[in-house]
Formats: sequence, C-alpha cells, structure tokens
Amino acid sequence: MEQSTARRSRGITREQILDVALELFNERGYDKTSLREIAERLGVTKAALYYHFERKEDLLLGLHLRLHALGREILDDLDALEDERQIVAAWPKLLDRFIDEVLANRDLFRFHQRNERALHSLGDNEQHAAENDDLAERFRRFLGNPAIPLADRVRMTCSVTALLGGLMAGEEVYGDDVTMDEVASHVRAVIRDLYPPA
Amino acid sequence: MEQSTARRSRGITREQILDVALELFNERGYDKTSLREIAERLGVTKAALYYHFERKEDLLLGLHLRLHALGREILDDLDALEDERQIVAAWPKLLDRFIDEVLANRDLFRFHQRNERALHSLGDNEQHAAENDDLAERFRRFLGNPAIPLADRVRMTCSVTALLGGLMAGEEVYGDDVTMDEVASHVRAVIRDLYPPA
DNA sequence: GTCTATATTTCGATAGAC
DNA sequence: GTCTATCGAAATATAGAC
Repeated sequence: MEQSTARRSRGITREQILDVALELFNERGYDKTSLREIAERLGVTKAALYYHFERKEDLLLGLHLRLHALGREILDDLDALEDERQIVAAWPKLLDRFIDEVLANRDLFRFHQRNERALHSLGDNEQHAAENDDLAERFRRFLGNPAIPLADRVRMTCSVTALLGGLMAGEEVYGDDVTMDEVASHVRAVIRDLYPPA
Repeated sequence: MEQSTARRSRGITREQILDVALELFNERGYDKTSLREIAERLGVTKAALYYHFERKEDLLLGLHLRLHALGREILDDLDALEDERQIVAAWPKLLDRFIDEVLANRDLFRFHQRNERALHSLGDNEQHAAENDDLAERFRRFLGNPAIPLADRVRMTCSVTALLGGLMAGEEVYGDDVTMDEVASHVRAVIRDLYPPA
C-alpha cells in the first residue's frame, strides 16, 4: 500500500491508477479531469495509462465496480424482503450497516455522489451492465414501488440522504478537532429518531 | 413569460438564455453542455450567446445569482441568531421556509446540487464574490462553528440533506401518480421527528 | 443583435520506437 | 510497460460583415 505522490519503481498497477483517478475525480470532477493530469500525478505519460485502460470511461467503470462490491450485499438483502412490514422493520439495521460502509469508504461514496451523472452515462455504452447494477439506480427502483406507502418511501429516502449528508460532511466542515467516530454516533442518534424502537 | 422551445421574435434576452441553460445543465451537466447545444435549442447561433455572456462561466454565475437571491434571506436570519439556544429554537421554522423555497424552485436547487463542483470553481476566478456568497459555502461555515455542540451541528446537517433528498426525489422516483404536495407533507413529518416540539 | 468564418486550445486516442 | 510524437475531433472564443 504505497502512496501516490511520486512514483519511482517502474511499472504501475491498475489499482494505483484508480487510486489517483479517484483523488482527482473528487477534486476536480470526472469531466474536468484530463488523462494528462492523472498521468502527471503518477509520474508517467498519458500513453502509459492507455496500456491499462482502453478508454477514459473505463476508469469510471473501474471505480464503479469498487463501489458496487460494497453495496451489493445490502441491496440484495433489501430485495429479498417481501412486504412493507418486513422492509420497515429491517430498515434501521440496514442503515446501521450502511453507516459502517460509508465511514470506511468515504472517498468512494463522495466520488459516486459528485459524479453521479457521469456514472449514469456509463449505462448508455456498456450494455446495461452499469445501469442495471448501479446502486443508486437499484435503490431508486425500490423507492418507486407503489406497494409501499409513500410515507415510508419518503422517510426511507430522507434517512439515507440524511445519513450520507451527515457523514460526508467531514472534518473539513465540522472542524479538524472532531473525529468521524463522534460524527457517526450523532448520525446514528438522528437515525434512531427517524426510526424509534417499537 | 414565454416558453423556450422555438424562438421567432428576433432578439433574445439574458433570462431566456439562462432558462435554456438551466434546462440543459440539469439534463446533461454543465461540463457536457456546449454553447452550440444551448444556441441550437434557442434557435440562434453560438456567437449570439457571446453578445450576452462573455464566457460560458458567466452562465453559471447568472444561475448562481438566481439561487443566491432565494436563499439569502434565510441565511441572513440564521446569521443574525446569537447563541446555540436561539439557533436550535429557530431551526424548525427556518426549515419550513426552506421547504417552500425548494418546492417552488426545484430546477434551480437540482442544478446547484448536480453542479456543485462547477459552481465552486467560480470562486477561483471571480474574486471571491462567488465563494463568499455561495449558499452552501456560508452554510458550511456556519456548521464549522465550534461554539455550537457537535451533536446539534450534525443534526442540522442531516435535517437539511434529508429535506433536500426527500424533495429532490420527485415524481420520477416516487411515481407519476404522487404529487409534490404529498411528498412535502411527508418530509415535514420527518423534520418534525428530528425536531420534536418541546 | 445576430450572423459566417475562423482562430486557438485542449482533449482523447493511436502508432511505433525502445 | 512506458516513451515520443501526432492525429482528429470538439469545444471555447474572437473578428468582422450585415
């Protein structure tokens, strides 16, 4: 696990490229980030990147897959639930797991949040491999289910965005003297108020 | 108040250009939207746009100012409050006003949400006229105030993002048979659970 | 105030040497 | 596996006629 500021050992890996791409996509956005910049930060040339990734879009896809691996389990569990009663009952526990995942992978979730449009346009090209598997897309389909009362669906939407909003605002917002663990415990308290124990 | 699909009366106004820009920025994103597309939808040429806006970035600035006018009043009221006690007491009422504003201007808020990075990079060029006045930026500074307990600040963050998330997911998520008024009333219920009346 | 035409820049992508 | 060099496309922006 070597940091990505100055390369010396010749030979670069896909994962190292994705690490730097994630950094830059979060700093400047996917569209505004050029392959030249990524190559520069890695200390290689543009052409070197093309050995590992055929197209710029494949960087997006690579990062998408990282995120996908994280959220898949939770969403599969969600889809396995049958009726509204089960869903609402399981929701607080699912959110709790989700908080852990977001905490451990804030860069990746920030990337997804800030580049949602770019990610969505992946689906146009790569058959629908992207679109159908996209986490946000699956979640949106779930929220469209008219069998669940609207009040519940709105509340679920709010709880997820509250969670993301509370956690994504990190030290740079709350101040450097707070820890993410503190923030997370407050977020959990907020979630509890939205879904009080019966 | 004329719609923006086919121009005939010669002469085009800044506001009409901004209307179309807002549409396209929301559909395709700021970066991916070219001046050629904006001009085409307006039925004029690229060069015509340059008569009204010197640079593409100025379209961003124009839309930013529209949003700024909306949120300024609320944020001024917020800044006028002295201590934590007053702020927390006033918070539910401020959120209620905010809900009305978001409901009445969803396109504009969606634009801000989906193009936050592009908007933020405005501050680099236009002195800090943009950065210092940016709504999100002012709100972030507010959230950094260590005089307010972290628990309150996290809760305020969550409540705002919950509100935005719940309202921004509109008919296209919840289904075409729901009205935004229904959604809004459920969002207000969520907010009440976060700030129960004493 | 809008047009045609063009200048300028930047980017994604490829070819071929090493 | 990385390099130099370059191509072609597309975008922003400008010049000048009407």
